[in-house]
This record gives sequence, C-alpha cells and structure tokens, in this order.
Amino acid sequence: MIMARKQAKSRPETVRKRAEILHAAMEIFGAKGFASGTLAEIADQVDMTHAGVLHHFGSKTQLLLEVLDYRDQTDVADLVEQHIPGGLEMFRHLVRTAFANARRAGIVQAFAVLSGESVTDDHPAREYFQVRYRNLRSGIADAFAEVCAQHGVTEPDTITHASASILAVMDGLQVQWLLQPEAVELGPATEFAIEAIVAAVLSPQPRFVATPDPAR
Amino acid sequence: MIMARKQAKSRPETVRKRAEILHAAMEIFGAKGFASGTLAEIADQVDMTHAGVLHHFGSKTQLLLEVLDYRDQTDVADLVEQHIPGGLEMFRHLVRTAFANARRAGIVQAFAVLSGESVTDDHPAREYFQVRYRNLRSGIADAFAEVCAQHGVTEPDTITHASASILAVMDGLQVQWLLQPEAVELGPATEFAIEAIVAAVLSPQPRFVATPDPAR
DNA sequence: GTCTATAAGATGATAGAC
DNA sequence: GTCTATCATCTTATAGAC
Repeated sequence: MIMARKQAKSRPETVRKRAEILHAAMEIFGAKGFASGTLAEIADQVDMTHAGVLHHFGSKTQLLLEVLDYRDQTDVADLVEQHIPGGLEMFRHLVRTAFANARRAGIVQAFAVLSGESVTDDHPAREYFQVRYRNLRSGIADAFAEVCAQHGVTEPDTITHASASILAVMDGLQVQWLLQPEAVELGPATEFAIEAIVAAVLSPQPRFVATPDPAR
Repeated sequence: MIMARKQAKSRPETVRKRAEILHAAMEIFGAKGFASGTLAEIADQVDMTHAGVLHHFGSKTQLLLEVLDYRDQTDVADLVEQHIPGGLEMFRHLVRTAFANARRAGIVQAFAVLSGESVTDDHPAREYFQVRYRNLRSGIADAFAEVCAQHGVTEPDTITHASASILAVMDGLQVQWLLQPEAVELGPATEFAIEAIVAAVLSPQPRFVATPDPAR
C-alpha cells in the first residue's frame, strides 16, 4: 500500500527544501529514468550533496515514491481527483489534456519513462502505476456509463475495453511523439482516436476487421 | 545510422554462441531494462563470464544494438518485412498478433521496457525505435490507403493519425496488461480499438467529443 | 574463445563533525 | 540540516594467461 506520509511537524524552511528536492528528482528521474538517474545529479540541482538528499528521504527508492505521490497531490490537472468531469465532458477534458501536454514535454517524458520502467521486475513504482491505471480506467468507465445511459445500452465489456484503449492511445501517442515530434501531432491524433473510440461505443458500427474465425 | 554488421567469417560454433548470448541479453534487458540489466547476469545465463560476452560484442551498448537488429531479422512475425499483408488483411494481422502476444509476456515486456527507456536522454536504442515506429506507421498507412481507395476518399491527416493511433493503442494496452493481466484483456481490447479506428477512417462518423472551440 | 585478475569509476548508504 | 569522509558494492572494460 502506497501511503502519503505526512511530514507532521517541520520548519517551513525544511518543507520548502523537501519540495525543491522532489521537483528536481522528478526532473532527473523523468529525463534518465529511476535506474540511471542518480542522487548526486538531483542533489546538484538543489545545491546540496547527495548525503543531504538522503537525510530527507532515507533512500533513493523512498524518494521516488514520494515524488510520485507529490505529483498526484500537486498536479491540478489530475483526472480522478476532485473536479472529475462526467459524461462527454470527460472525453473533452482528455483531449484538452493532450493538447496541453504537447507543450509540456518534460512531464510527458517523465511519465512515459517511469511507466515503461515500472514494468520491469520488482520496480519500486510498479504498484503506483497499477493503482494509477486502475483509477484512471474506472474514471473513464464511469464517464462511459453515464453517456451510455443516455444513448442506449452497451455491453459492459465494450466499456472496459474502451476505457483501457483510451488510456492506451494517449500513452502510446506520447511515446511516439517524444521520439519524433515532427511525425506525430499529439493533440490532433489523440482527438481523432478518442473520437473514434467514443463513436464505436455509442453507435453500432459495421465491422471491418472481424473475421469469422481468427486463428487465436 | 543503425547497421547490421555481418559476422562475415566465423566458426559455426562461434556463431551459435553469439546467438545464445543475444537471446540471453534480450531476456535480461527485457526483464530489467538496459540500464539495470548487467553483463554478468547475461553471462551467467549462457555459462560464461562477463569478459567472455564482451569479447564477442565489445561493449554493452553494442550488445544492445545487436540484440535489437537480431530481433528484427529473427522475428518472423515482423510486420514491415517480406510478407506484409495489405489492406484489411493488415489489420486482421495486427489483431492476431495481439492475441498471440498475450501468450508471449516475455517479448511483450522487452519491447515495452526498452521502448519506454528509449525515450530517456541519449539512450542507445533511441534511433532504433524512431526508425521502427516510422516504418510501422508507414506500413499501416499504406494499408489504410489501399482500403480507402476502395471505400472512398479520406483526408491524408486522418490516415496519419489513425496509423499512429493503432500502434499507440497496441503499445499502451501492452503496458496496462503487463501491469495488471487480470484487468486488461490484451487480445479483445486491441481488437475493439483497431475496429473502432478503422471504422472511424472508413465511415463518416458523428462527432461526439468535438466542441466548437476547445481551449487550445 | 574463454578465463582470471585487475583496473577505474560510479553509486547508494552510513557515521560523525559542525 | 548539511557537509565531509568513508564504506561497500557493483559494473563496465582491459590485459594477459591458457
């Protein structure tokens, strides 16, 4: 279980320094990954030694975990938080996020790098991303359920697949965009894909790809 | 430029050992990433010392690069190779691949981990994945063009976005599936998403998400 | 071709002074 | 709280014996 450990009592100066370190850590881990990013690099960015950083967080792993929930608490653009848009508004929000992300390569890279790395054996951020994806999927599924209630019934499987797919395109397009910004238009491509998936859920489609008996 | 360096002349025993090492390296890099996977681990798997491995490949980076094009040469299921299915058959092929991948977690993980890692600053596999994605996108775009020619015209932008989106869902779903196999059905979800995207390209859709003037 | 030995450097973490 | 010093590993790479 990932828990946010409150720094109950600390001098304001200390809290500020911790935040500064967390910010720097996000940058370094985002740029080089958790494995390759070093405490020394992070320390450099906040004019300290790596020993100083360790004084605040105890270990490198602990620092990563705190970086991750710091992001969740800070990032106002978070989806499954307080002001969750419902229904179709949710999908518009996701599209707007994609357009906004096209101007925030740093953060996009951080999540792309760390989520990819989290899939490795025994990665400290594995649980974080499991929980994150589960929450995001269920938030999107709720939006689908709401919209479906208005437009007519849909199979639950469809909503499940569609929710995962929307997250998947967003992530996948980010990776391609980071590798080749000139070849992928993050905003428009995301908009196209989300529109396509929402349409598939809401209106009965002719099937183009399906075959009677694919070799499964 | 990534080039396959032919091992022009070598004893057959040597060639076999090299292949054995490449296989082990793919496994280790796939499981732990390039940064965390070590030469010693790879060497262990083929009953050698890390010095032996370095004798064959010169450096760790070189080993990774050769692993990657070894995969391309070996993997018969590769898309942009010889027997590229055209038209709708391409999309059926992609769906079948997803179903097949659900039984090859190892390889799926390797590509998920390495492609994510490739986005980090100055990663040795960065160019490889740039080229790979570019080729895959253009292969899919060709299939779309072919199908579109039969079903009616479509804007080129649509094809571009759709091609990137299809790759993106496939990759994104793999990550979610690796993190939570019980929550994501890789095959069916991929099938749904591809069907949705193909439908969006082929048949004019009502727009659900679009707003007059999204805050971009 | 493979090993042993070793270099050479980096890294996470600890201990103790200030 | 931060630094210096130091530890203990770990890791890539090289040199030379067999």
